[in-house]
Amino acid sequence: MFVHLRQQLNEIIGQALRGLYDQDTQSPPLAGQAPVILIDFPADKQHGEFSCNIAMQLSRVLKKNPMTIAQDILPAVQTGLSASAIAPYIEKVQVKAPGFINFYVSLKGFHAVIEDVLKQKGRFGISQYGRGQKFCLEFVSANPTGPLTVAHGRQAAVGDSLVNILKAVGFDAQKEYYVNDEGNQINILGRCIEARVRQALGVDAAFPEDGYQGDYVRTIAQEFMRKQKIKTIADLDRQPAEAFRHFGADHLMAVIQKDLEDFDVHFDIWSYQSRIATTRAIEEVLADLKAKEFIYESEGALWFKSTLWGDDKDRVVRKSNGEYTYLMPDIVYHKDKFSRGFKRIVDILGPDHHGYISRIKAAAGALGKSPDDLDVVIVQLATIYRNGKPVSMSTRRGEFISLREVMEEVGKDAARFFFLMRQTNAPLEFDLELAKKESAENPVYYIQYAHARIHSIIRKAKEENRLAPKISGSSGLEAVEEIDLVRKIGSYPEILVTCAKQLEPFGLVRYLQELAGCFHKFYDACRVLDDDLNITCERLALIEGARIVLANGLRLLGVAAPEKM
RNA sequence: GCGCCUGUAGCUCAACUGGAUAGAGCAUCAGUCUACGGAACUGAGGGUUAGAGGUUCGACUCCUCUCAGGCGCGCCA
Repeated sequence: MFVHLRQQLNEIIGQALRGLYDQDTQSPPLAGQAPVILIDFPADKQHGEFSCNIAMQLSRVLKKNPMTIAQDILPAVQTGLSASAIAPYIEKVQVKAPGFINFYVSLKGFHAVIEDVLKQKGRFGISQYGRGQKFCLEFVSANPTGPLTVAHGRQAAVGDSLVNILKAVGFDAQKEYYVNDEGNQINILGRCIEARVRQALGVDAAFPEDGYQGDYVRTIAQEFMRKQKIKTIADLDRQPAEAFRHFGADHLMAVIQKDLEDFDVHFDIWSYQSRIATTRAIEEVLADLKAKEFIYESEGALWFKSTLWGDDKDRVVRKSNGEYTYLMPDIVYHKDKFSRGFKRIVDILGPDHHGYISRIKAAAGALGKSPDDLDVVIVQLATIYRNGKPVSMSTRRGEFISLREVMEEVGKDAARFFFLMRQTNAPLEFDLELAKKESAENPVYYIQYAHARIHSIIRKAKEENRLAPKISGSSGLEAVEEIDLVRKIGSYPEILVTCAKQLEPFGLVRYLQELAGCFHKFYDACRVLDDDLNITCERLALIEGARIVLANGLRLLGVAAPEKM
């Protein structure tokens, strides 16, 4: 509803401007230098529901005072408005200093918002903004060298919610996990497992210096011995060298997949480095890049000219010893992604990869795409706090809190919500005690409580045989708290679009907190189950609208909207 | 040394990407229920938006410099 009004107002203002200035010989024609018409939502409601700053923008072009321009435009806008279909929904138009044109929504307009929500229910907020554009989001993509940590947990929460939001606004978005089942890290894992097996057989085997210290490696070693029936050193020596790392990677991938399933993050595509970046594929891509002269040789190594796209320096793709660096198979992988028809690719990475951004964007350029077709979202670390103190973490030393531990301690809902409570690009403090607390300080409960409370009222209304939620338009919805709540409900679709544009689910989290706040304020000020049945019906409709939006929003975040708590 | 990010109320964070008097939650103090779930609500105090210039009708937002903090700068992944 609000989206619709906004678009209509935009057109009406456009018409008014064309009518006013195109035939005016004194003023230069606006064509070519006409500013874009923007309709904003004023922060302060005394300025109405929509405002337009076009008069200020025109001030420079027309060399006139913004106030006079606004006054000039106003009559034409009012004429255009009264002739349009949205006339009943706008109560008045006003010019205010320093030149804003403000639009005030009528009571009928607010009613229409609620009617719209009640009609669309679970689909309210869904739009076609993305026009079916194919989007690939790759995230988590943890190496199968250990269980998922809280850092991965935050990436999973961000990525999953982002895909949900993108889908809601009409993008064809997919979730992809890239499995680095080759390379140094996996080799180290293999050596660690082998060392643990030897130790279990009573041999004093050296553990790799940069190895994974966690106990889970011992568990994998035990499992390996059981499966391969290894009882002696002779049994062990019959194992091919790669058996350890294959077993370890398979085992840990199964662990990771289970972690993600339980976290309610379900990937559409699992891509394996071993299958995509084959020796042959690498050679083909390398030959292609060489032909385009994006590759040169120096000091026995092959370098990629990433500086052509603004990187600090060129990057080695093949070392002088003949091995490829991590970048080379990753270029092949991104080529593979583009070849699957995605218009935009988003890599969600940890903060330690931020030096990698310009490199991989350069790769997109070298592959014949625009570096802008590939976005990198950096998810900053989440530090776990217990009893007010940070818990130190290091995967290598085996000191870390796993995602599973957090999930089991605070529950999936609180965990997912907490991971999204700050802007993605800002570090996050995750307070375990707070997340477990069932009180007002805990934001996730604040929102869920609003939902449960509404449910409880509606349930009671039914039990007492009251009328169903309905907008009659004859009374009610006039109190400040009521209108504030409607206004908040109506802005939901725009919030989703903004989150999608910015690739930032945090905005939705904040919105839901505000929406819950608007509801609680309303609840305190206005009684729903009133003696006046008209008012009761309207207020039931209002809170049912709020409930629907709370449920829709929480669903996109992967957080439950309970009917009772 | 070079590059990126950050700096907003005592604390944790917002501010619709350049809009109107910079807002919430904690914490502090003072209040609110004979009724729909008190896991709630109302009010008060608290700010030179790190600092200094600049751009313009208008700056927390953009540009330059300074200060403070974080991260990245490998033929690692």
